[in-house]
Amino acid sequence: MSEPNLKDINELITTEFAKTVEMFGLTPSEARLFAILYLEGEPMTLDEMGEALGKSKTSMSTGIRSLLELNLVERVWKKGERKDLYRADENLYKKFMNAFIHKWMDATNRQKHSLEQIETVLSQNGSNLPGAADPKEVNDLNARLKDMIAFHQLLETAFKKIKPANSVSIDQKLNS
Amino acid sequence: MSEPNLKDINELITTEFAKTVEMFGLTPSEARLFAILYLEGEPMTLDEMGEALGKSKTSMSTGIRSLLELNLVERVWKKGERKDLYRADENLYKKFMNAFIHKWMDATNRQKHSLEQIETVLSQNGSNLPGAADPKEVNDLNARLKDMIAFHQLLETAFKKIKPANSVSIDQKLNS
DNA sequence: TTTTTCGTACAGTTTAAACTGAACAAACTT
DNA sequence: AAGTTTGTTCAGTTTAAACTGTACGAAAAA
Repeated sequence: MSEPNLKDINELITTEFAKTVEMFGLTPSEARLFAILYLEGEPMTLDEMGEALGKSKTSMSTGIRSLLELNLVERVWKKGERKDLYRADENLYKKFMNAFIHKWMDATNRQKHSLEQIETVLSQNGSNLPGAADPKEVNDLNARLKDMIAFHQLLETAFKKIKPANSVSIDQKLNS
Repeated sequence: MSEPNLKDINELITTEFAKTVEMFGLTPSEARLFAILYLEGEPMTLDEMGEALGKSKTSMSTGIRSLLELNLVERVWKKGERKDLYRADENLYKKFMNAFIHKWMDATNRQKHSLEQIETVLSQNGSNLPGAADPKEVNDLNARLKDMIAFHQLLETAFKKIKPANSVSIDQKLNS
């Protein structure tokens, strides 16, 4: 292999880091945009991002909006600069985890509640349900429901375990 | 709202549960297939799944393969049955977590190693890199790399925290 | 004021994913 | 043996996502 140049190395890092970011549910495009932004360190304009990724400014605009909604990126103000500037926040790790843990916990909780509500309906309307050929069918369904709810409960507990706020601060870990 | 029938309730449960499953990176189709399968409880054939979801058998075949590869579903043998039977495993929760925790940990580890390798290259080829306008540029890049590697380390630690203690064993299967 | 520079909305296009039906091989039934 | 049944491969289609360029409003510059 010939001598690596800086461009190639940046490319490699971006690709690897983007893979990790994708694990959190971001699309490849969003992940790559975030990786570029984080690797750059300095706040970037839409034009710079488009240049770096070889895509249109429109595409960058929508991409950035997604990242903003996820709180993974923030808009930055700079004196004398007309263009919008965005950067991957300094406090990256905590912010990153927080964004997704919370998102997942909220979703899990919401779905758990839905299931519990269904469980209530099912137990109230008890046996006189139209479409139930067999009381056993209702029983089985109830059992499954309970299992699902328990599953959601376990998920919540698991998420809680890795939620930064509960554990030792990430900054402290970094300095250990 | 008029009296709910069993069909509607099943529909609701499936939809809610599928949402949760989607959080783990499954496509909506895969998630729904899994939800149907789990809710049914009994092993199902491809035809039954297709019927339940209103999709072709071909589609079910590919969908089931995905779930099999994720170890979320297993093939079941039944005496006198020619068709393949699949079911969402009894030991669902543990299996589910295991599948994804391992997958994520492996991926994280792989990407961390890649970054560490890049870090090595960067420190060896030190300052004489073509394309580097500024030695500060290389320093900054190095700092970012270290941050990314630390991030991956933290992710690994977090995953480890929620990993079920023991992986799925034959004994568990036998006693289920 | 007019002109330029931004960011975004929108319509249209390109690209990728999901899905289907026909065809086929393997296994089973008769 | 011939005829079914079953799962999967493959080619083609449908559907959804990503992306682009034009157009336009808002804000800054001239």
